[in-house]
Amino acid sequence: MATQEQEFELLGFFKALADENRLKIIGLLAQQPRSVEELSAAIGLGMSTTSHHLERLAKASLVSARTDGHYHIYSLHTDALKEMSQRLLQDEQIRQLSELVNSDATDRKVLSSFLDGEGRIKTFPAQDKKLQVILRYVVKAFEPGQRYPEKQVNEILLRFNEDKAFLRRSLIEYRLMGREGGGGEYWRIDPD
Amino acid sequence: MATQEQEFELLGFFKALADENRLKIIGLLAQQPRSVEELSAAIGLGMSTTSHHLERLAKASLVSARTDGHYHIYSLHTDALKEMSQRLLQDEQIRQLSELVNSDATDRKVLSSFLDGEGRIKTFPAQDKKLQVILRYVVKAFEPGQRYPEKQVNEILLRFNEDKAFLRRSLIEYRLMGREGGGGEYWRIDPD
DNA sequence: AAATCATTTCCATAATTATCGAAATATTAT
DNA sequence: ATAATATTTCGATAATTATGGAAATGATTT
Repeated sequence: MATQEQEFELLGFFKALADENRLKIIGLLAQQPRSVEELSAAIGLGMSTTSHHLERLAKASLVSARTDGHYHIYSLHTDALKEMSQRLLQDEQIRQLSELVNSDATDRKVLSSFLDGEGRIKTFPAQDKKLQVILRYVVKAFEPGQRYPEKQVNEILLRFNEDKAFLRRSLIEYRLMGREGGGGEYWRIDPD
Repeated sequence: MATQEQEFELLGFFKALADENRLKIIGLLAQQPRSVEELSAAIGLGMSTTSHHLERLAKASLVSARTDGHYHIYSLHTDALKEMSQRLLQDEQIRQLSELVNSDATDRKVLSSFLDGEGRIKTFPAQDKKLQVILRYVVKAFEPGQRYPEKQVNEILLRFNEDKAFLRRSLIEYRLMGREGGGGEYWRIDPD
């Protein structure tokens, strides 16, 4: 029962760095690009092992290689490291971690394919089921019990996608939000 | 053969966050402080397991608990998270990872007890052996082959400890650096 | 003091991850 | 082509980590 579970970006990032030897590699690559052989010798591990570690780091976009002769010269993506740490500084990002709790594995897969790293919607899913997953994700930006004027609703929705009108319509249609009066007030409908 | 290896701070940080359920916990605690029971129910794990995860997070200073009746109410240390991510942004910090490569287990232990999180020297070891470990660590801030005027040497040493004079004297004494002339120039003596 | 309750600790097991040697691949040199 | 070389992939094993049930702890209530 292989858990072919596609893991989300932030988790992959931490897992990649949660190993002493991989941190060593990062440190060495921070000085200068190096070959597998060189790294392997420096940290005292077999080459196949080193290669695995590099693959893991590459999957997290922390390193990449260019080929030179027989050698694969790996170098560090300093900016990827920095971008990730900068993301951690945003409260937004941390609060989104709790999305993981409710969404099950399949939901998560949908989210990870339709959201970009910042949590914005890249494109809208055509399938109804998947669209609903996205909408449930969006609606969490609204406090239950609170009432929002249309202007504020738009502001919030714009954080997710520029097509705020489509989002607003869909949220109403799928009964995730309620609306009152003509250009009136909106509120989040409690799930349960 | 228990590897009672005391691990350094950054590695502990990443390991703590390299688990999906622990990230969920972080997300939940970002909303509000919660008890073990509550967390356990929310993420669908046994209480003992949840307790283990919390312990791991606590060891990385990411959460802490206050007691309220029978309950242990855990809350998130947002600032610890942010401080760590800010550190990652410093090149200094990343380059220090390569220190891990050369220093063996015992060296590392010395370093971790005499350095603070920023890599500065908290207090100087009394034991000669340990002092040398610290000095070898400091001397790496100097490029081999380059010559430094005393003014610049002082600047660099100040990054490690305010007692720059002691550091300068010790580096000369233990032949990790050389000096020429009266108030002259300094250079790093190549190790080998 | 006894009973109850939330949490932690202990212990055993399941799952994941790291590691290495050997074989396969791909590239350059002869 | 063949040989040499660096890296990756494969397969198997060792080491680490996650997990939950049961017992122990510590606090509160009766």
